[in-house]
Amino acid sequence: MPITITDIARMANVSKATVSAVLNDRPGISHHTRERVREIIEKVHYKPNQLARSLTQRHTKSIGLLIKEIDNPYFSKIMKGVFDSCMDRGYTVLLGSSEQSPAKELQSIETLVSQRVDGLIIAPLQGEDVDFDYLSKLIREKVPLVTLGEVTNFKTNVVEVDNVEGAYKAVSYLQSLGHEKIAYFSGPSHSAYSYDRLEGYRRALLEWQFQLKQDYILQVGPYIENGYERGKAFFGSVADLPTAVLCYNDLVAIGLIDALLEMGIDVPGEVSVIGFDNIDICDSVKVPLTTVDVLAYQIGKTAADLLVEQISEPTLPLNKKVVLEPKIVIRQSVARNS
Amino acid sequence: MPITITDIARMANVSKATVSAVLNDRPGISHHTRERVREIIEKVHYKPNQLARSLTQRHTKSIGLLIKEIDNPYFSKIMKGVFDSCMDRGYTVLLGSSEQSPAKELQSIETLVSQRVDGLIIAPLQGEDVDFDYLSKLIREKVPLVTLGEVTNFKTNVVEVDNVEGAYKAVSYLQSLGHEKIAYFSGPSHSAYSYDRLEGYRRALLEWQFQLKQDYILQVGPYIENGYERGKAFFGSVADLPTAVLCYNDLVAIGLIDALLEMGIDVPGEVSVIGFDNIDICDSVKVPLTTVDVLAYQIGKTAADLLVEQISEPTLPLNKKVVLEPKIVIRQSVARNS
DNA sequence: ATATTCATCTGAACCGGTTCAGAAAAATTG
DNA sequence: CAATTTTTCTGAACCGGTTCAGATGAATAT
Repeated sequence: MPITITDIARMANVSKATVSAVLNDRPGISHHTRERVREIIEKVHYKPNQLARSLTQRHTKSIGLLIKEIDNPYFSKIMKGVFDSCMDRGYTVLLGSSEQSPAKELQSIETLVSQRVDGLIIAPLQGEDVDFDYLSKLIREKVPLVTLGEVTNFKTNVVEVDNVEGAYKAVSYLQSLGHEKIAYFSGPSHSAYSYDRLEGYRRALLEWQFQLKQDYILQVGPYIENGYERGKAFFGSVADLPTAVLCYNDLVAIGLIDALLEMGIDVPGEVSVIGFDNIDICDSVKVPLTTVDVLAYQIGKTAADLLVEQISEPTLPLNKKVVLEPKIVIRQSVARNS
Repeated sequence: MPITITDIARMANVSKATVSAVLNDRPGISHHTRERVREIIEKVHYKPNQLARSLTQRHTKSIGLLIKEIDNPYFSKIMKGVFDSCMDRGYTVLLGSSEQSPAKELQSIETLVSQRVDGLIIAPLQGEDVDFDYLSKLIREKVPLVTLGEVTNFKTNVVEVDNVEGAYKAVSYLQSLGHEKIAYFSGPSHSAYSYDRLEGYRRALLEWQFQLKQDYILQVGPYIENGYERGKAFFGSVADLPTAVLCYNDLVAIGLIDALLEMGIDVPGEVSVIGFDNIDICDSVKVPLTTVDVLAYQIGKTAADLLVEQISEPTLPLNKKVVLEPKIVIRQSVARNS
């Protein structure tokens, strides 16, 4: 049974209202009593109950962060960005993760809003089978929101990297090195990023008048083992081997490289591989990964900044969009096509 | 202004108490009214305010997780374990991270407890300069607690891997392959794990009657770049090169290997490297890392299990300890000493 | 028919804060 | 010195739930 404001009031011989006033630095309290109350608070280590406070003030000083995969370095960086920003501003972050399951996504959002977070940062699952009712409801209820990626037909604040530009740059880079047969290991079906990157890939190919082969586009999961397995299967079976492949993210690129090396295919000698994200490990992997840096930390940070801005200014229209410029980071997994 | 229980009561022509009873499946409500209230709740999508509920019930159905580094794959796995367990049990997790700073650790704990989490999972910073008053206070206030690693002089629930055993196994393994000159790249000063591992290292050396050289023990940070830099410095300067090094964790091992290779030192040909943690990337790194698996996911999961057990049974003594057995996983960064 | 039991429901207090109209006291003004 | 203004403080209502003693009325027992 911790100490309450009533206890403090009694000890100081004042009313709860007075204690509340000194607690919140409101004027209209004499210097004398203010100090006295402060001393008592100090002495007994009184900490106001945030719950009670939140109940009346209708905000909790907390936000919800809903990501897609906890153990993905990309999202770790996002989290770090969000966390740093929140820490500075005195916000707490409640964590949710859909782990690529629309059901879990829904459940997470419901528990987060039932916990009365002041706002939400969401990396939304996308695709045929996901129902965006939850988003309409959040918007209708004016929950401050920023999504990590645009959701078609919904107006939200969004911060993301320009994924089509990123893929476009990557493919252009490959083409500048003489590659014509370029495959795309796309991401999970729930990833909008993946579609955007596909679009950039397509645009670049078209622009250079190269062929867009449907069997060069395959869908894989977001983890190392997915890249590895599909890599084995694909390179073990296609008739016409590509000379380069763009991967949905660094993890699948890493898995793919593992598979390739294991099959005796040289990287980048025989096939070049380019990833997406620029996670920390890129330098240390079997063949250091050329990739497109997606500025994850910065995304997290700006998302949080934007969100608290929206929270403190709820009248703001819910449609600010910041898109960051991806940058290619050249390491050693891409070589000139000979 | 969302719908409240009072609104529902009015709509259903019953009292708040009745609505509350059906909300919580308490008996003493006729089938008829129960259904009617349910329908209304359903129709208007009423969701009770968790804050208000928490205020009276004195619990929030949320726990705080305080880790040391957000973007460290080891802690990602811990988080995943904690998260999975919490999700199953309807708990929300509030995230905190000390990022190796005692000040941040303190701040995080204070905001977490002010948010009235029902319990705390803490990966505590240790060392000379950290003040454990916060721990005494938590214990005194009977906050359900599990620490990831024992804190000397404090009684808490703890779940951890047997770190001395892990290091002992690792060093024994090296010795069984003929290594005598074994260095230890220890972790940050705030890590108790690091001391335990040092202890295991020491024990193994002593047992085999080998020399314990003080300049073979160096302190480095927990990240790749730390292993890389100290690796360069160390192997560029020591007179008597070790033939093997045990690293505080996989990240520094990876950094060290990078440094070694860059200096033209073959791994494992000239020096063997063994890590700690068994993070996902171990297989894909330049030379696949032999390491000791520390069961991070399982640690997170059991910690959360233990915590909710403690929460629902607060009379339980705060001293359950579960220690997991680490396992060496052999890959290619260790070879026989020739 | 009356007394007793039981199922169902409600009013009011409570959780620990915030808020605000207005009371009381002190200071200023005329 | 009375009137007015200003400063400081307080009581009570409120936030949105939960809890529980007791009211109400129907069912059962005597």
